[in-house]
Amino acid sequence: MKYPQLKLDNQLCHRLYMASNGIARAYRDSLNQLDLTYPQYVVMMALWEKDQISIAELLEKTAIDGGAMTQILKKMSDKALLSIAKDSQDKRKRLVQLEAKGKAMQDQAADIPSQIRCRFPSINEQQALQLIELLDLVNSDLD
Amino acid sequence: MKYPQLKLDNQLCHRLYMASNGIARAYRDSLNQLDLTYPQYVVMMALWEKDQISIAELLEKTAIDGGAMTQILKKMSDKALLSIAKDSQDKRKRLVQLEAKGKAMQDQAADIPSQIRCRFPSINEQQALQLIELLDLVNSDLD
DNA sequence: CTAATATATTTTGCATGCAAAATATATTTT
DNA sequence: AAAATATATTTTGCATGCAAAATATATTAG
Repeated sequence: MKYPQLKLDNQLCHRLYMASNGIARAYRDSLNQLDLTYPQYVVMMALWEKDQISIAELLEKTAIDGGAMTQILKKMSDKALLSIAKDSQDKRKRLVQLEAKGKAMQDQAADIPSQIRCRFPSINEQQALQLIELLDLVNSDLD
Repeated sequence: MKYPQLKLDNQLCHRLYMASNGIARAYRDSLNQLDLTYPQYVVMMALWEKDQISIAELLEKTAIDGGAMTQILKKMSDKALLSIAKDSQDKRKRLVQLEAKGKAMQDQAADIPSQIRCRFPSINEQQALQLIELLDLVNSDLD
């Protein structure tokens, strides 16, 4: 190998790629039971924390792509999890709010974090917190 | 908030999601100059390390989806970066090998890692290594 | 040796992630 | 106030990631 810096094994980025895809895959079984995809689950978490927010605020909290968000919200609206209303103050904005079904789903979802946690026995609590700290540093350098 | 474990801010997974997408985005400018997407770059790195491997081996090293890999290799083949030949021993297998253009690209790519590194000033070398260690633990629990 | 099974790869259908263009509405400039 | 500019959201086109089905070839069982 001519350039060691090009070895796959030295790429932080590739580790992140595998971990991100792998964890999302680990959520699949649990989320299928709620008929949610991973990004849809993230939208639900954002709304459970703060309901009736604009799409822009939802985009900022979730870091989901704007183009994708339109489709995601449409599907979630079709499933009666939430509704989208025009903002009477500023007609450019649209407000997203949970519907009864979406609110009720929170109780079903409450068990998911611990279910996922069990699938990662190699990492302890301290290491998980450390990982979060380091990822926050990485993320602080992004846009 | 009814369930703290559902707060977005407590989700390791969401940190990974943002970091993985964000870093891939950080590669974009550099990779555009080589006319490569991120997964294509990963395939190139795998082949620079070891040429003439089967698609199965490439899938294992890169962790790229099998369905996507077929398309990715086709595009890279169209760009004359590599070629795909049938394995005479086992006709189910196909061997991927670098073409001249693909081999030559390695010199162009050698600068990319340091370019990317500059975009993450908040994290030092030790922290980067620690991050890799922790991600390896996470990845060890995946399939 | 033939049927059943296993392995390697491709195809298909759906859901994003992303950049860039298009829309609609607000705000600012002149 | 009309024009220029800025903000919020949607649309479009392309490239994956993923699960499941389809193909092709090998290997194994009977």
